Amino acid sequence: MPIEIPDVVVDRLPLYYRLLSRLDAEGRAVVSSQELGEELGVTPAQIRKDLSYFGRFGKQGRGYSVSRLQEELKAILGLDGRWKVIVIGIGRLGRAIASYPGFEGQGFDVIALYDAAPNLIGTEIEGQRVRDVTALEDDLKKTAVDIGVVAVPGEFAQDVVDTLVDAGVNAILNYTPNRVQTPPGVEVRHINPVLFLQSMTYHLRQRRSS
Amino acid sequence: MPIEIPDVVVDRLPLYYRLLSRLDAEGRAVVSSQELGEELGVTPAQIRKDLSYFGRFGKQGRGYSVSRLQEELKAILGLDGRWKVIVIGIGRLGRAIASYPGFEGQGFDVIALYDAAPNLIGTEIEGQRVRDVTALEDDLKKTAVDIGVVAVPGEFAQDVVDTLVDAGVNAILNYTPNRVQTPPGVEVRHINPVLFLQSMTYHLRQRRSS
DNA sequence: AAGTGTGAACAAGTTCACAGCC
DNA sequence: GGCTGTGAACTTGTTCACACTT
Repeated sequence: MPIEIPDVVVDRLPLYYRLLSRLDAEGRAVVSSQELGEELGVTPAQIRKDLSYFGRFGKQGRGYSVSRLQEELKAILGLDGRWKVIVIGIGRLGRAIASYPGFEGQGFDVIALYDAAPNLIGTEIEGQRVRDVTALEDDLKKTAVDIGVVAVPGEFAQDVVDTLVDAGVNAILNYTPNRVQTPPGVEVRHINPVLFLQSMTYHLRQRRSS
Repeated sequence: MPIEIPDVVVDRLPLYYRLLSRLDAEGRAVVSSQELGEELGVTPAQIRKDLSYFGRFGKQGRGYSVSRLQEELKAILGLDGRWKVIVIGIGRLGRAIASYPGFEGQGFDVIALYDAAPNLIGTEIEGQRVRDVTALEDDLKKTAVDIGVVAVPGEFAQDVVDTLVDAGVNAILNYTPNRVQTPPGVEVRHINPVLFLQSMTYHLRQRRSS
């Protein structure tokens, strides 16, 4: 039916959505692909083409209604509902994630925290009681979860992900430096700052020797 | 002179480097592009082509020497020296970053922390005294820094980045959700988990309605 | 026999350029 | 007149397939 939409396109939509939210908050009513592109460092043609995969949201000669386009993207991205998120691994990083203010406001509810450390289990963090990770499997049978955020030590990442996937969690945000294997259909995103640093040092080195 | 190397290729090198480090630690002496590819979910041809931009590191009929290739990549990526990193914004996230164990081991030295909060300035975090962000500009004149990690509240991101760039910092790792503008030649990487979540929900929504 | 290195073929993604509409 | 929507042209990136080396 609808032609297949490239992943790169989908990955840019949240960027557009975020900018539109800002413009809306600033009271802007209409915006052109030109302006959107300037703000985001993307060509106007790219933006028009991307949006055209999903519909015809603009008006020739005028541009896009900010609020209309924002609503459209919200629906396309599935942000018109709420999503249940759990965080596994409540070390320094996990704690920062669990308390990240950007989630709630965007429709993501952190509904549970898990860890393996006895001295953490049962304590309260950001208004959430930390649960024993060994209870994860049973918990998932009782309560469906949409997204699992993994912030355990790297060597446990695959185990945790397997548990999540077996229980039907189809989206994983992996903060560990280990890549994880998942069956097709499961969405995985890796956040590894070291990889970014290492590609930047390549470029720093280049420019130094020119 | 040497043909221009695509950014996508450079971005994959750290991935290869990381896997080779692991294989080396496991005592593997030789590895084929086939194996590397399986482990990383990349085609063997891709890996061979990527490496061929930089030299001929393999031996036909045998594969690649793990330690040799690791050393080559280390040199290519500039990981044979040490890089000076500072972190600006020592909230929960900044603290997690400052204490992230993956940096030191890979040649990245966090040499200073900055914040604007009076109750934080002067306190010690991870063995580092937190400095007043208003001292940043002067500090940079005295001590060159390679990479700035920005973890301040979003509205201050551009200001901090401007200060860094004006002082000659050419690599920025931006943890705030705000995109920042930089002159050409400055490397910027954005880490925004919300964008990942939002592209994943698109796919979750798709699969649900099929 | 096995596996690299690489030009050539192919696929994916981006930009152009312009008809069509407001 | 101004800006969208989109096929076509182009550019970039990936995979193929095989000559060549060990």
